Amino acid sequence: MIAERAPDPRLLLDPVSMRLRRADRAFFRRSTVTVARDLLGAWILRRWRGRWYGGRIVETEAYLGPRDRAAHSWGGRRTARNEPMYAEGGHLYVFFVYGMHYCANVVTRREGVAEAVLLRAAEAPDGSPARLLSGPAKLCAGLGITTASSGEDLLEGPFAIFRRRSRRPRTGASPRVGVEYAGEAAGWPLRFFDRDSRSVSGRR
DNA sequence: GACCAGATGTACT
DNA sequence: GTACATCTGGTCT
Repeated sequence: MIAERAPDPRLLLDPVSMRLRRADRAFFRRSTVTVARDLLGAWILRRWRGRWYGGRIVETEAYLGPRDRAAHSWGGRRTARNEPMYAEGGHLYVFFVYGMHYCANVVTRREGVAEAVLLRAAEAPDGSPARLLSGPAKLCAGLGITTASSGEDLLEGPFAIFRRRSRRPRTGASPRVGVEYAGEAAGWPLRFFDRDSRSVSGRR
């Protein structure tokens, strides 16, 4: 059993004064590529002991289900680990990798369709180091996300996506990171990032 | 930029 | 039982 972990106190913020609104179900039920692009500029937040912690998302990757060899649901794979991918859009899917890291995904589309968006990087609130959340495992470490939270509903639980009315950031796209084994799918341009952020991981 | 150790859950034989 | 993974930080060139 994996224990809960506290978020980094430097990520404390106030979504009310920032005029952030929690994303609704319809936001997550759209196409996975659309959700992946629209998550740029949105906020991944966690409520912990009555306060909110989080960062502004600046890098994502889309994973397109059974037809996508890089996806955990490739070929219709369905196991205890990836079961949350089959939930309705708006749930959290967290997995453990390389013996020491966690990665968080936002599930998209409708129940039974196993597609998701990997949260690769976020910008911490003003005053925090630019690279505090600049990678999928660092984002999870900063927010205290572990597999204990896999399957949480982002509309009701302690984790949430918040948005602000603002124009979408200047967006770049590239092949996904770390999926060289995925054949043709390895070259698909499904990684999206905010071109003006210093918190994006790796190359542009 | 290239290479690599680290540490263990998970999928599959 | 075995192979490998949606990664990170450090070293060396």
